[in-house]
Amino acid sequence: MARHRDYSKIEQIFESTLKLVLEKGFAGLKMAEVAKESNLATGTVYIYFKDKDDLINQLYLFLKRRKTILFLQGIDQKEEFDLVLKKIWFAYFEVTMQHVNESAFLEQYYRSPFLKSNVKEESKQILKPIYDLLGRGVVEGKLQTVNVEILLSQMVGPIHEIIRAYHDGAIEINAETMNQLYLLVMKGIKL
Amino acid sequence: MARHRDYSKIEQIFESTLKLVLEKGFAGLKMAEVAKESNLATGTVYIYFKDKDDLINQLYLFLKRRKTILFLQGIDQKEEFDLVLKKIWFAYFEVTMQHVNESAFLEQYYRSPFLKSNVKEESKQILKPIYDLLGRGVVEGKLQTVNVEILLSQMVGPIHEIIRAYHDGAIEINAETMNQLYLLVMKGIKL
DNA sequence: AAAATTAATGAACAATTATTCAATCATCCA
DNA sequence: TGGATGATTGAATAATTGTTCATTAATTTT
Repeated sequence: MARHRDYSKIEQIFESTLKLVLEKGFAGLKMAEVAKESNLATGTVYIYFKDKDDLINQLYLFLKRRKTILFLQGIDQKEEFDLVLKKIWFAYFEVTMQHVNESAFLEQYYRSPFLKSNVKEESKQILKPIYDLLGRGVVEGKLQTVNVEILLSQMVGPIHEIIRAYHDGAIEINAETMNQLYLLVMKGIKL
Repeated sequence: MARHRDYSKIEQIFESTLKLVLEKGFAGLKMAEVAKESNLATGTVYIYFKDKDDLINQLYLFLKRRKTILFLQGIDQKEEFDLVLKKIWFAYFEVTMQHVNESAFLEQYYRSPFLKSNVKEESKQILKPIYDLLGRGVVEGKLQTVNVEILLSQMVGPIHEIIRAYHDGAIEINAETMNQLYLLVMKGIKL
């Protein structure tokens, strides 16, 4: 053609970049390698992204949005409290689990020379639904009356931790594991 | 003198390196900046460390050892179970809290081209005392009978999470905060 | 206090890696 | 089909950053 911009190429570059960052960290990321991993010439990467900085920032936003959308779908705060709480806890577990790789990227991005100040605030948005729900739980007298941040820590902290253990090969994660952890967590925060 | 090697200089370099990594991540760490931050000429850094790789690995070991020693002191597994559990939980909280900066460094090191395979195993050692204690708790019938990894996640996950919230400026951490979280966590895992 | 020894300096050099762009290729359309 | 348009290439270049080492400074020894 003079074919239109091929967006699958952008996604290919994203995928390669993510893979390389996970393997070697930000410090080891080289544009030439990104190109090679994407089966492209180095110059081609610069057609789709202004420079390395741009590539990394675009990738961050791409991953962040994808994760947020995925998490929010299927959550309906109108339903009965205990049910919503359960759904949201498992949804967070599953999304986090399926996107651990990305999480590692996001973590590193957070402490890097690339971080743009405006994204910091946006980052918290993904937790907003949980935040709101916990507030509601306190008001409705269904949860311990402590600071919502404390409840949140108890909700998601163990999830992060068990997924880490999983990646260190210390534990299997299956329906039973998840349920057991869920019960412990709920036992802690419910009134 | 021909004075003996000045170890305060090594510590100065460590401190500068840590500071710079926390500010800009591994990707942004420059030997020239390390030197400048330490009020030394670039060449001087190479007197004390073979190269950049060496500097980073030495720093990792230095921080890891310091943290481990600090955590282990004052823990005596011979005492009564509930007391040890409480002491160890607060000790872990305090050490983690006081060394968040270092933790951020250690995390980044963990996913970087610098990671030496042998340190991976050593890394888990710091959690060993907690691990052992939880095992004992299950045996003595004082804790929920689930996989120790699950108990561990519930123990330390919320700690990591609340400290993160603290660093995002979302919450104060004081004796009350800590106690409230402690109670939630224990409510969850105790029988 | 001069000679000897060790530490420190920082500009010069080497190595690595980001970026550009003239040349080539692929596709479209008249 | 041939010229026009836009995409792709990758070697050449620019920029950055790690490392060295001849020189200078500091300290110790005799």
